[in-house]
Amino acid sequence: MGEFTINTEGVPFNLRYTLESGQSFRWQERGEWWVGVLGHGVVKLKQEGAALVCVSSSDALDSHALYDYLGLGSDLERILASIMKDGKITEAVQKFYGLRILKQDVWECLLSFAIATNSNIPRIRGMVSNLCNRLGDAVDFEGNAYSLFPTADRVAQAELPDLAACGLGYRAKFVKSIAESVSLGRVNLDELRLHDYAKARELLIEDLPERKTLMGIGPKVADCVLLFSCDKDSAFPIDVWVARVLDGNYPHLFEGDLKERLASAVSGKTSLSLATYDRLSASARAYFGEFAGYAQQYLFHYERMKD
DNA sequence: TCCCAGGCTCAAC
DNA sequence: GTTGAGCATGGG
Repeated sequence: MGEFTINTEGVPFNLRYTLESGQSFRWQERGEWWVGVLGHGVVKLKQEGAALVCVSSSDALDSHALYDYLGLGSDLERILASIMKDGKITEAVQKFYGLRILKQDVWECLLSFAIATNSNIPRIRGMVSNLCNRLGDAVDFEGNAYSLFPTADRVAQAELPDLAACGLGYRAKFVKSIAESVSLGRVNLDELRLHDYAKARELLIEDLPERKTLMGIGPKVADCVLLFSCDKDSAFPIDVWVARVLDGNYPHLFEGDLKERLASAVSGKTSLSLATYDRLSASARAYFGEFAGYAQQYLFHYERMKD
């Protein structure tokens, strides 16, 4: 509870780039502050030179929790040096230097990116906000009301029409199904980070004979969850924006038919099959290395912000 | 009005 | 295993 400061002297960090890069959908800019709901509390942040000024609503949301959430423990300088393999990525890194990969709550990340499919960031923010306001517990901060991200149990208990009323469209049934799976313990989200990338990914997109474990979770969403909430820094999610960057700047990374399949997907003639997605992602990971996820995030943000 | 969006599922080859 | 339609909706 209260105000404190995190010293980021000598540590590359840009709060705006980090919060605006489409990793998390709940931060809002209010004047000179960024306000967000984390866990069971609310926090507002302001970057002033080497000082990150924080005002928190709860004791649990302290400097250690924020330091961890913001990924400040990662050696970003070394990470960025390792991914700058060419002019394009170097340009993106220089332009958005200090953008960090957040370490988000797995459940919130999973459901948010399930909701994010075939949509756009402004609208995703709206859908997630509606879901929280409708189903999440209320919490007060500086006289204003905020909503916590709803638990899996709460979402699982919600009626389909209530979910649809959040503007989720056809995603409503996936949201309910995912919440039920998590609520029933068909998948243990907390243990994902303990597995390696391949194993954790397998658990997320597992398709058992009787039923798929998480309906609506495919390779792209799984990669986002692994990168943004399970410490898998090599995960390389490929959405339409990243596919565009790869096709426009990195066609040489892909052999023969793969290059053509990518171009075809970018032009909208076909879509990426599961196998093609995996081959593309594997090639990108091989090229950028163990921190390929950072490269992906810089390229994604660069592509979205250009012009 | 039309196109597009941090894709995925399902049926039909 | 691969492919193509269909999906709900709102922002631009």
